[in-house]
Amino acid sequence: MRARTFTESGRRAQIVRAAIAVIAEAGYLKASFSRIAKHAGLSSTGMISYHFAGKDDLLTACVTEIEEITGAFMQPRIDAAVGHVAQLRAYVESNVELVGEHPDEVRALIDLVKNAGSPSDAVSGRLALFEEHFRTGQAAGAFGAFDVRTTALAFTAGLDAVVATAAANVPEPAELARIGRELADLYVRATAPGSAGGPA
Amino acid sequence: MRARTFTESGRRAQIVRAAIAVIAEAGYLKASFSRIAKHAGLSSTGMISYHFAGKDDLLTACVTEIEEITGAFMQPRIDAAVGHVAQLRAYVESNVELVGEHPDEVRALIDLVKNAGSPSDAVSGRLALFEEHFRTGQAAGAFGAFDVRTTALAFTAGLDAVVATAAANVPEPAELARIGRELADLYVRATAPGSAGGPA
Amino acid sequence: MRARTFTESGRRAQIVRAAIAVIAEAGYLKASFSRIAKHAGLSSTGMISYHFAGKDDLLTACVTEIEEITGAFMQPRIDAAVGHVAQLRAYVESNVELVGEHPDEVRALIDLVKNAGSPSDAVSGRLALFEEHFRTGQAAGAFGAFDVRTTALAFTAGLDAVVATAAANVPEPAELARIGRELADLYVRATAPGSAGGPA
Amino acid sequence: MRARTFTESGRRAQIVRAAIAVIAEAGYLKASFSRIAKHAGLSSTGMISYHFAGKDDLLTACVTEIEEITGAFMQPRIDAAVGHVAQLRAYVESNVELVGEHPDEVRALIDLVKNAGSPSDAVSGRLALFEEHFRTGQAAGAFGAFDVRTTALAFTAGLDAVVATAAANVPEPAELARIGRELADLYVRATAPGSAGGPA
DNA sequence: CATGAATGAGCGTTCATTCAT
DNA sequence: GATGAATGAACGCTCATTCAT
Repeated sequence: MRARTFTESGRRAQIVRAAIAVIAEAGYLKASFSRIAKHAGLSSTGMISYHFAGKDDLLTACVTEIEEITGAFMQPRIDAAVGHVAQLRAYVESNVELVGEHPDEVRALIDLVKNAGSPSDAVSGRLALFEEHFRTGQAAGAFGAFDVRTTALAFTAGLDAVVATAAANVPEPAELARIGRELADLYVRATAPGSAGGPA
Repeated sequence: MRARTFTESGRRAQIVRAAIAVIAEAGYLKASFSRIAKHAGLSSTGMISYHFAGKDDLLTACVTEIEEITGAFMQPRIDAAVGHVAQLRAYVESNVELVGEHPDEVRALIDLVKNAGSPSDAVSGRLALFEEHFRTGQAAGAFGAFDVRTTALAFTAGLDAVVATAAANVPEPAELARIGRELADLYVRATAPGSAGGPA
Repeated sequence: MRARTFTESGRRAQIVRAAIAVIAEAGYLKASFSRIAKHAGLSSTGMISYHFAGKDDLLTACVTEIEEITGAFMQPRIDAAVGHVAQLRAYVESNVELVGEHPDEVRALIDLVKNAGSPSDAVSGRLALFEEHFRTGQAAGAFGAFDVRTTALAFTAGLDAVVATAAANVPEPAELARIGRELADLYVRATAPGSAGGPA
Repeated sequence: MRARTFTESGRRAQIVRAAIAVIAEAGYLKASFSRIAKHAGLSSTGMISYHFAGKDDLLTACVTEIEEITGAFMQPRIDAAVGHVAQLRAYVESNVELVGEHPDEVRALIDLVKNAGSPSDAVSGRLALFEEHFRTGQAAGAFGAFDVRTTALAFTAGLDAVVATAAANVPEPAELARIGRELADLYVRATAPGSAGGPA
């Protein structure tokens, strides 16, 4: 058991934590070096530039740190699920439930993903993960026939929106669980095999 | 009677068009007055301030302009559809097809909606529209039982993501139509009545 | 009897009146052409530039207009007084009482005098008037021996301050009269002949 | 222990000095950050914003700095005077003489006081000081009966005007002393007990 | 006479980044 | 390693003034 995610130690970690907090509470747009420095208790922004190559570097570090945290929460739950459908459900539900545990990190990550100028590894990685999951699931007969790219896009964005809304005003755990279940149900129905899906 | 406001509204329209183009190509964050002025062939940013009360005013005008354009394209198609399911499909498909006609406007609107500090009428209006459509559709037996709020959130965000991705690199009309159909299929399946949807 | 001070007619007068009102209520610093145009019900500042050679011209016209008004109130009262002392008293008291009749004009004039870059005719004229009054009064034995320049400076400034304070929050006429009397008493005592005035 | 704030406070002091000089020579209205920066030999206005929270902060620092300088000159002279009348004389005379030592500071302070949007501590403090001095002096029989508020207003404003005029074109020390004595005489006569002061 | 669009300089402020110490 | 003063460009916005119509 490790006390801290591996990312960084000392100052870097302190700055990253401050940056996440600032993005979570003030938004990406307002997350200037001076605001982050103030939140971190630093007397100047020079410290941040000293430890990070630039704003992108800091933001990337934030994404990495948050992914550590979210991964630590979600991955075991996903791994515990058996089958493509169950894993999709586990991904969605654990992501929504994560809001109850780490609302700041969730808020910040979504804001970062939204405002990322270039599609970061995080964003495209998750997209590729969904696509691949759908593809293998279709091959295994767990999912019906649908465009994996479009579906991956729509599902990740829809998940983010639900999660962001929940994170903006964190509900009770039970309500959070219900929302996760609802969304997972929706996605499972949408991807179930055998449905006609043709024009109504 | 003279169309005395022609010149004035002409400049306003020109600035709005320039602003939309800049937001579409450089993003909301980079859409500064000077960039917009340069794009519009104006010699100074003062001209923009002359025609608009402030940045918010300009942005609001952009949203209004875009909504008019998108509404003119989508509304007839939606109105032509009969039944809740067909209308949902028409909304989704016409929105995706719209990318082929007005990629800049679509790109800009999504960026504007994303970065709107306060939920604008546009964004919350669409959400409410979806919710209400689902609610009445459920009452009419056209849709199954699901959380209308969560579904509206996920669907509008998913639709935006698909549309934004298409707008970033506009495909052939046929491909666009296919993507729209795929997404509509997905949504129709997800909301169809009679599906169990329980844990798999 | 004339219905209007001679200054100007039509647009010019309208603009001058608006400028006075704006200076009175918002202060010299905020009295921009656009603010004045808005107050005058004009749609653009071009109208002001069309009628006045520049900001200085407009401001000078304001001063002239206000002096017309204040002169119409004060001059008869001063003329009615007999003797140097009584005239000094009449000047002071009528100036303070003027606040009850034309608070806006008084406020504006004082603000204009304060912020006049170069000493205007108005300001230096009044100073010269006081100096001359003291000089002839001393020759007539109505006033004691004192530096007329210093006294004129101190008295006009002191009068302005009292008047400005009263104009900022106009008191009852009776209170206004009392303040005028108090100030006049003060000035009369200070300039009375026969007082030693040496170091105490 | 290190004098760590030396550099920082050095720059602040340098900027304050530059600001005072600019206000003194160009007036409050023209005292923009860029003008002050240029006068201070700084390459940009950003440096001023770096050291001061805003324009108000800088202006407040200027007032504080000037009050320290003027207090250091005037206070000993006032304290050395015995009795209410002598102290009034000492205040007036030392204030006028101060012009010979610190003309820029005097000019700047008067301009700052004039243009202070809200009555600063400086201006209302001095007014209260005069009022209180008159009140206690009247109780002690040193002054006659007069409205302390009106007198305080007129005297401080008159003193400012005399000082400002002297500062605009600094005379010889002897002339300065004479002007101070004249003004003090005037004020002493005006407030002396026993004078009738009624209508002449 | 009158209009209002256009201009261009200037405002205070914030920003990410650099660099001598 | 760490500091914080310094930089200079950019921001949205206001200003007095000009000028073609």
